[in-house]
Amino acid sequence: MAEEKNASRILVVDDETNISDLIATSLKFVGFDVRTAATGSQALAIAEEFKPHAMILDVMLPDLDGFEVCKQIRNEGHQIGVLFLSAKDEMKDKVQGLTIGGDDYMTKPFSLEELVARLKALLRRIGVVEQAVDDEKISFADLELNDATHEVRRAGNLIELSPTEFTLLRYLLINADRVVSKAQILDHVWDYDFGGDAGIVETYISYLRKKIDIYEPALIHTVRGVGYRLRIAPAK
Amino acid sequence: MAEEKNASRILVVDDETNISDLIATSLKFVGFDVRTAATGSQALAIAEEFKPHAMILDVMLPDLDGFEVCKQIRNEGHQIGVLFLSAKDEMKDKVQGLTIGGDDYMTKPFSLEELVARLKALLRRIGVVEQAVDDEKISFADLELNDATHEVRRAGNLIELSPTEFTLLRYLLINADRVVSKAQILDHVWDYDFGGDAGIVETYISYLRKKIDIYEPALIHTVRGVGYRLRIAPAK
DNA sequence: GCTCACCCTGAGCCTTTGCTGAGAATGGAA
DNA sequence: TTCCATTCTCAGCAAAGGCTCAGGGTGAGC
Repeated sequence: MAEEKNASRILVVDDETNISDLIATSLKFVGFDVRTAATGSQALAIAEEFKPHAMILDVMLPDLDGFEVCKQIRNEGHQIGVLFLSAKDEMKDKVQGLTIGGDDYMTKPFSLEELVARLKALLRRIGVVEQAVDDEKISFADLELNDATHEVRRAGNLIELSPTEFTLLRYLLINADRVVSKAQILDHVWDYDFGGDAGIVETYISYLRKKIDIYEPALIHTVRGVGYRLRIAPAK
Repeated sequence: MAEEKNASRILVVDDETNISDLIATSLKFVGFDVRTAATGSQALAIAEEFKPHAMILDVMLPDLDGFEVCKQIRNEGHQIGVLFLSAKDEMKDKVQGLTIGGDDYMTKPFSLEELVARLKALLRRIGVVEQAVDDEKISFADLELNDATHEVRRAGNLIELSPTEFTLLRYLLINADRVVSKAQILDHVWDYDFGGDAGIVETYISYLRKKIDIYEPALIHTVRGVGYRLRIAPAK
């Protein structure tokens, strides 16, 4: 994959390299220019020359903590957005009050889909990416999903979705017209440490169908042995 | 992010750099052109060439105190507004009576939402920003919030709100139609050092509902698992 | 047309989330 | 000081959501 000229630069900082690799791979795939660092000081060094637009920053690092890293980088005048990561509860209170400006934070474990969505929202807020207002909408056929309002409509009708249903649908929409396997769905929509099996995807596809495919024509199609695909053409 | 040409220039002076950073980041995000200083003499030096429209000034500084800084700058003829900060109690009485002209003061800790609101009001008073009269009003549907008078009306009826309720409602109004999470609300509406958990947001949402959503249709909607959203459309 | 693997979906259980009332703690005003 | 508004915590209830399981369908390949 050639490094894109206009891609936003993201620096991922986490001492668990399997986590930072996971994130880095996802982000690269979505088109970002990514670097990783495992310690605070390494992060500072890389930031110096890489000049990232945003950082994904674990608050728990071996040397400096995430807040310190953030502070030092900002002191040098770089105006970058930060998406903090923290283990659940760990420093919950410390994080509060620090997600000022365009910043945000998520607790581990998270789903990659969610991470990417939040990162994009962050870049939008801090003005790195200037986009049309309804960039926060994804649509396909008469189906429309709005990230800002968390609303989903089919043929104009409002549809209530639970958080998981919503994230699943967003994933399908992003990959509209392409087949996605249950394993892919699991990897993107569910938290990365989810232990259960892929059967849950079937269950949630079922829920979605009952909510969005009560309208004609059906949009969610099963590709037997492969996965699911969002498409307009009727069953056949 | 390009520095805006017409942004008001704000000088933030506080010896606790985490505080001044916090404030600076918030203000930059809202569009101000910000500089920081950690001591009184540094503040004087920076003010000389930066010529800020307003200052946010801690009264407790290592060298000169805030009042002294203010006095010296004004002696040089610069007509700037000052928003004093002080630790609670600390010099409370000294501050009173010194906020002449368009000045104002707040005690630490404060909420960022409140700080920005006060700063904007200050700039308006001292005439740096000339704005439409009803810029101080925010409204949504038949709900109207007036910052200048601290009044809230629903369908014309005056509603009494406590300070926290008022700030919460303002935050919801600013983000009307978009979902805001409890964490975001906590970060913006509560003091930056608030240690409690997000449950308090639920309590205050409950209070607000009892005051403003006794009218039809309900405006405050829960988006389960995500947050809250102000919207006109009824439940369905 | 038979069989098997794959898929769908309803039932049920458990966990999480959200709402609200009650009351303790705080702080300002009289 | 006393009183009262306000803030905050807590606990209990209700509802929603997440997940598993298992029975029954369905399609592909033989």
